[in-house]
Parts: sequence; structure tokens; C-alpha cells
Amino acid sequence: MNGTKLDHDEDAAAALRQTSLRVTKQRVAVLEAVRDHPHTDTETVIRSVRESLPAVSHQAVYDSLHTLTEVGLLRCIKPSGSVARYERRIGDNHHHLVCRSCSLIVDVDCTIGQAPCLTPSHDAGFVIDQAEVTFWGLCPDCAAAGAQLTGDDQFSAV
Amino acid sequence: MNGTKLDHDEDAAAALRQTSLRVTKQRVAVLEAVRDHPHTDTETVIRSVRESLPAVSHQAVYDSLHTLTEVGLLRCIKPSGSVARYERRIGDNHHHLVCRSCSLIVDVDCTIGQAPCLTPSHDAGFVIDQAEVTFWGLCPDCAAAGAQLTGDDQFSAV
DNA sequence: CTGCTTATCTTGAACGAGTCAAGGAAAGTG
DNA sequence: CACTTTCCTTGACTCGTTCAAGATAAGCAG
Repeated sequence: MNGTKLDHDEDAAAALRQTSLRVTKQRVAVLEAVRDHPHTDTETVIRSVRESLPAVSHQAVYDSLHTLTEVGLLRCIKPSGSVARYERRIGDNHHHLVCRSCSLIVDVDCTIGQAPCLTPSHDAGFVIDQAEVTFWGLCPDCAAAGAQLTGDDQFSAV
Repeated sequence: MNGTKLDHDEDAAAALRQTSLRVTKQRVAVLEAVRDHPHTDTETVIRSVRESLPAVSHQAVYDSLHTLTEVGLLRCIKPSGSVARYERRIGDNHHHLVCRSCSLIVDVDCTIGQAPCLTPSHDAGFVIDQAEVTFWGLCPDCAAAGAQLTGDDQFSAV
């Protein structure tokens, strides 16, 4: 466990060193937290990070998430109605399944190819670099529980 | 012009009558505003509505947009980093092109079929009802102007 | 190893889109 | 026309996020 933790730390630190960013314990912890809990929101990342670094400020986490996203170590997703969520899987152009009832987010591999993976019928002259696909529906549990969806879920979902 | 305006009003009123909603001038004006300015945010809708109804409260507009979306007369989209935007084209499962530089949003017809129009490779047991596709890139103007995109645009775009 | 420079973090205030709640207005009904 | 219920106005408020100033520490040169 400790070895694993250290490996993770080292891995995170190595990833940071490959950028021009300074390797700080806050950033390593943030990278760790997102790896361990994919699709988590900032609030949860803050809680995770505070398990090992009780004194981190929320601002440090916000800053780290932004910076790490900028340099491409993290990816930020914001499904409609959701706060920002982060994930470590980057560069593979995968997509997401989102449950309208419980907000569960699941990765779906993109079988079409690399970004943008789809091309619109008319591109209106745009230079397109990414096709972001979000599948909306009910997760197995919510579907089984017969979750009733109202139009309002368009606002409250996720 | 006046005839056109009245026609629009009548059309909007008719749409409202087909629901169980009361036909109020605020709702008619909101429906009008969104039809005339697709992909507008709430702030802009408020301004548009106040041209004919100077005294509407922002809450009335927020409520109307929500209610009209619930009954299916409007569709709400929220590209990453953007506030809520509304459009009148509904039920045709079209998608959007979003400019990372100037936030311009353009409709793209879905040529694949009706919702969900795409099926993921593995659905993880989800019951999927919609595939929301957002194409990101640069609009013709921004591409021509050689807009430089930084990683930061992931946050500031739209 | 030490000191320096500059990126990063802490602290705490502030912002903006959106929501909540109470009471008054007006749409639809009989 | 009066009544009921939905809808609107008013104004306070929340929450995720950002801004700004000063303190801290990472990386580097010596």
C-alpha cells in the first residue's frame, strides 16, 4: 500500500516534471486524487487532497486543476447542470455516459478513431478539433429503480 | 412588420395553448425572443423581452425559460464554460458547432437519424435516450484571424 | 549547502448566474 | 363578475468559482 502510494506519487511527480511546472506536493496530491476518483468535482478533490495535506487551501486545488488541465495532464468535463469534473484519462478522445437521475458518469471508448472522431454534415466553415459526445440516460441502478424523469431533470440532472 | 410581429405572437401563443400553461405576455415574449435570437443566454433574453415589456422581472424570464423547456417548447444547451443558452429548434436532435475563440454557436443537422442518433460501443447497462454532440473548433472569422488557442481556452471558451 | 528569483500557495474578500420565498397580480373557469 | 390557482414581482440569498495581496517554497546559480 505504501509502495503503491509512493509509486503513484512518483508517477504523478514524473508527469509534472515532464512539463515546465514545479513539482509541489499540492499538485502531486491533486493529480493523485483525480486518478483515484475519476470524474470527481473540485469539492471532492479538495476533500481527498486534505486527507494527506490537511492544510491545502481550496484555491491551491482550483489553481492546480486549472494548470494541470492547461498542460494536458487532466481533462475537465462539465455535463449540463454539473459543476466541473476532472479525469486523468487524456488524449484518447473517449466519451461519457451520464445518468440523468444519479449523475453517475461512465467512460465510453471512442471506436471511431482519434479526435475529432466525427465530422458534422456541414461544418459551416469551422476548423473543428474535437467532437465531444455525451450520452444521456439512466444508469443500470436508476433504470432498475424505475427512476421517473420529469422535464425538470434537464435542469437538475447531474 | 407589425403583421409579422403579430403572427409571431400568435404563433407563440398557439404553442403555449397546446400545453396546459397559461398564455401570459411574459411567456409569449420569451418564446419570441428565443426564436429571434437562437442560442442566446438568459441575460440577452431579458434584454430582448424588456424591449416590449420593460417591466419584466429577471425571475419571470428564468421561470419562463425553465417552464417552456420542461414542456418541450425550448431546448437548453450549456456548452462547457458557457452559461445556459436556449433555442426554439426542438425535437430534431440537431447538434452544435462551438467556436472556442468567440463562442459563436451554429446548428448542425444530425444526418444519422433521430435521438439518440449514436450508440456507444459499450453502454455499461445504461438506458440511453440522447447522444449530445458538440463540435469544438474555430469559426471562419476566428480561424481567419488566426486566433491562438491556449490550454486556458478550455476554461474561458464560450 | 546557501541565497536568490519567481512560481506557487494561503487568506479572505468578491463575483455572477441562478435560486428561494412571500406576497400581489392576472389568466382561466363557472 | 367573482373565484381559484397559476404566475409574476421584489429582494434576499446560495454556491461554485475567481480575484488580489502577501507569505512560502521550488528550482537554480554560485
